[in-house]
Amino acid sequence: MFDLRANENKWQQQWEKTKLHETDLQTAKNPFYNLMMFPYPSAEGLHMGNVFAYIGSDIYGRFKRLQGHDVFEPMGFDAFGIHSENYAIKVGIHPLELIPRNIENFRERQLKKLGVMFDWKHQVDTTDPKYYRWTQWIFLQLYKNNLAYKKKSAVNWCPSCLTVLANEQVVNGFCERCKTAITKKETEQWFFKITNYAQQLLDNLNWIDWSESTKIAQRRWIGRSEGLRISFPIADLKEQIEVFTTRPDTIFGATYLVLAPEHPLLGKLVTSEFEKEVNEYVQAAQRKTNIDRESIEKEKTGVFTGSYAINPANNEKIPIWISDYVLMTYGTGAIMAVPAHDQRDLDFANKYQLPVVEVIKGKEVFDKKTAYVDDGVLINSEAFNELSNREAIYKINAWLIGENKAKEEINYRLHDWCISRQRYWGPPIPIVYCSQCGTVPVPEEDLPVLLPEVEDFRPKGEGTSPLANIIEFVNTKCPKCHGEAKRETDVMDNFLDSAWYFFRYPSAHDDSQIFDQQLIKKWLPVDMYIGGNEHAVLHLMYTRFITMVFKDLGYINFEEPFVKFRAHGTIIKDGHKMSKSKGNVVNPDDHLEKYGTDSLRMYLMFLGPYQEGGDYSDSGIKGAKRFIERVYEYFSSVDAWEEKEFADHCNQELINLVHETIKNVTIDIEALKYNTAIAKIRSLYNYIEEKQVKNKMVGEIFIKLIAVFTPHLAEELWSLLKNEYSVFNYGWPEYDEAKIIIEKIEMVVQVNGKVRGRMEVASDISQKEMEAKALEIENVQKHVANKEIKKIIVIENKLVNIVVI
RNA sequence: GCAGGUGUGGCGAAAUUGGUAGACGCGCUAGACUUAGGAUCUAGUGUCCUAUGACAUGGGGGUUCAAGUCCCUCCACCUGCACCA
Repeated sequence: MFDLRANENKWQQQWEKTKLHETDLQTAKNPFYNLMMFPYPSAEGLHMGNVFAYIGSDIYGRFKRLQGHDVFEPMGFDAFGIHSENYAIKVGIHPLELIPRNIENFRERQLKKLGVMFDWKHQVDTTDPKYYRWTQWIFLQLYKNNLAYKKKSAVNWCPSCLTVLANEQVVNGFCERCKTAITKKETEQWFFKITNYAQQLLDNLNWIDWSESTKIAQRRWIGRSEGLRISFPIADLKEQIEVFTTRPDTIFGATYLVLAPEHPLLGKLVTSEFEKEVNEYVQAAQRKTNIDRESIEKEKTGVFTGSYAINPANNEKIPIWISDYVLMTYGTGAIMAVPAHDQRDLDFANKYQLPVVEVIKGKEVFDKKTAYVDDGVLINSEAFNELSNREAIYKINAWLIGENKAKEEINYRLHDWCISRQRYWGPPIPIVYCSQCGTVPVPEEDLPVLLPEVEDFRPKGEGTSPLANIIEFVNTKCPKCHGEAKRETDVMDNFLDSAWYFFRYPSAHDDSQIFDQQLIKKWLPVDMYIGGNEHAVLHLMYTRFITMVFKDLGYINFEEPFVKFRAHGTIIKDGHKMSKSKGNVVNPDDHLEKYGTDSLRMYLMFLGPYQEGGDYSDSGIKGAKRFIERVYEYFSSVDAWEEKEFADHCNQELINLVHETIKNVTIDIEALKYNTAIAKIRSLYNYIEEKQVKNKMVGEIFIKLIAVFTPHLAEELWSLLKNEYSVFNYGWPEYDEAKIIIEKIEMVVQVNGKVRGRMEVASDISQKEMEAKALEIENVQKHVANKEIKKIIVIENKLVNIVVI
C-alpha cells in the first residue's frame, strides 16, 4: 500500500535540500511573480480557507513554472495589528513572545506541509523592526509630500477595541474585528489623503484585469457622484449655507434646508427661542452609535433652528432644520430638502408639516406619500416650466453658475484614510511634537522608532495608546532644535503594513533601502495575485493607493500593483461558513495527517470552481486519496514502459484523447477552473488504466498534468519511470492540434428536436450523404412516416435535425 | 431599498457559450474476493415506465428547427453596500 505521508515527507525534504523553490531573482530570465495574500499568524493556526487559497495559488504558480517561467512565490506574516494583539490579551501572553511562536508554528508545522513552493529565503514579517522601519519611512514620505495630515474630526470609535478605525473597517456600523457597535469620537488623528487619488483609483478599474466582483465593490466604495454645490444665503445673516445636490432640476421644490447636527454654522444660526431644544438634540445625536443613527428603519427626527435661508432659485424664505439623517461626513453636511422628489425628505416634511411643492410631473398623480423620483416635465419652476427634467438640469446648472450662486462639484464617498490607532501592537508613528518647532518628522536616519517593550500593553480607553504611559518613550529631544519634545504615541493601522509587503519580498534582507529598484523593475508589478474578496475595499484599495504614491514620488514606474487579481471562493461546510459558533470548523491538520497533502490539494480543487468555493465533505476527500493510490499502483505495476514516440505507435483514439486533454487542461488551469481540469485528467487516467496503456510518453504527460495538483505523487511517479529529478524542471506538455485526426464521428439524429437515433459517420461525409444516412435509421423513419419533411438542419460533427409537419 | 451572484440527480458539480442535459466524483444498490470490511475490484444508478415512450435544469410565459443557455415575469437563497443628498 502506498504511504502518502511518507512519500510527501520524502519529497518535501528533497525539495528543501535541492532548493528547488528558491528563485535567483537576479539571474532569472523569465520572471513570474505569483503572490498570495499573507496570513496573520493566529494561534489557532491555518484554517481551511487559508489552505484552499494557498493551494489554489500554488497550482497556478506550479503551472507557470512548468510553462517555463522563473516563478517567485514568497510568503510572509502580517503579524502586527489588533487581531494579533487581542489574541495576546486573551491568552495573557505578551505579543513579543506570542507572535514569533505563532509564526514558527505556521511556517514549520503547517505551511511547509502544504507542498506549496514557497521561497522562504524571502520571508517578510511586518513586526520585524527591519521591516517596519520602512513602514515608518513610507509615512515620512507621505508626510513630506502633504499626503499625511493630522486633523480633528468625528471618527469611528470602537468602544471594545478602544481605538479609532478607518471607514473601511466599519462593517454595517460594527467593528470589523470584534463586531461591537461603533460610536463617533471627536479627536485628532492622522490621515492619509487617499481622496487625492479617488479619480485615478476609479479610472484604472477600467483597465486592470481583476475579478469583476472586486472592481464593482471598489467602484461603489469610491462612490463618485456629479452635481452642484449651491449656496443658500441665510436670511438676516451674512453667511451662506452650501449644499451639494445631484438634482439641481428640483431646486424650485426645495422648501427647507437640513443640516447635520455637527454643522459648524449651527451656533450662529440657532435663535435663542430654539437653543435649548437644538442643544439637546445635538447632544443626543453625539451619544448614539452609528447603528442607532444610521438605521434606515428608524423614524427621522429633527428640530427647527429658528433661522431661515433664501432659495436662490425663487428667493423664497425657507426654514433651516437640523437632523441626524444628514451626515457631516458626506458632501457639505447640509442638504436642500425637496420633499416631493425625495422619499427621505418627504417623510421628514410630513412628520413636521413642512411645505411640499411638486416640480416634476410624472405619469402618476402625486399622492404626497410616495416621492416621485423618476423623469418628467418641470412645473412650478418659473422660466424652466415644461422642460424635461433631463434638459432642465443643464439649463438650471448654467443659470445658477452664471448667477454665481453655484458651482459644479464631484463628490466621492471615499474618505481619507485614518491611520492612527490608540493601541500597542503596531509601528509607532514617526512624529515628534516640540513646543518650539511644532510637529517634526523623525529624520529618516533615526528610523526605526522602536516599539518599546511594555509590560502592560492593554489599551487604556482614554483615547491614547498604552505608549503614552511610557515616559522613556514619550519624552525625547526635538530633532530640529534638540529641546525637550514629546513623541506621537499612536501606532499605525495594520493595513499600512500590508499595503506594501510585496514590494519588500524581493529585497527582504536589504537594510540599505526599502527596495532594490532593479529588482522592482524586473519583478513588479505582480503578475498574479490571489486572495479573498473580503479585502475588496480594504487591503486592495490601500495597496493601490500606496503604489500610486510610490509612482508619483518617483520610486517606481507603474501605478497599479497587480496586473491580475483573482478572488477565490469560500469553503463552506453543510451549507454554512465555517465558524466556531456553528461548530462546523474542519481542522486542516487532521485531514493532512489522515489523507495527506496531495489528497487534500486534489480534493479542495475538485469540489467546485476555485473562484466560487464549495462545500467541504469528509467523504469526498477519500475519493481523492483512493485515486492517488490507484494511480500509484498502476504506475508501479508496469514493469516495462514502452519507450516509443506515442504519436507514432498509439492508436488514434489515444492520440486524440491525449492532445485534447492537454489542450483543455491548459485552458482550464489558466482560467482557474481547476475542478474541470481535474475531471479531464481523471478521464485520461481512466482510459490509460482501462486500456492498460504502457507508452512511457503518455505516462509522462499524465504525470506532468497531475503534477500541479499532486506534486509529491508526481515526483514519485516521475522517478518510477526512471526520469531525472525534478519533474518540475521538465516543462508543460505541448499539444498539437494537427495530431487530432477524427475519422469517425457519432452523430445524433433528431426529429423535431427530439433524439430518435444515432449514427456513426466518416468525418469527410457530405451533407447530402449525411441526410440520407439519417433517414435510413429505422426509428427515424417511424417518426418521419406520413409526414412532410420541411427542412433538415445539419450541425457539423454534432447532429442532424429533421423538421417535419 | 440598491448592486452583484446563485438556483441542474440523494450530494459536490459538468455542459465546447443556442445543438445528445447530468462529464468527473461522492453516496447508494447488486455482485466478486474475504474470517471480516468503513479495504479493493466489477456492474448499475435523473424520474415514471412494458418502452425504440413520456417527463425532467426554482415557477409561469415567449423567441427558435432546437433553450440549462436568449427575452419577459414571478419566487427563493447567498454576498456586498446601505439615510451618500
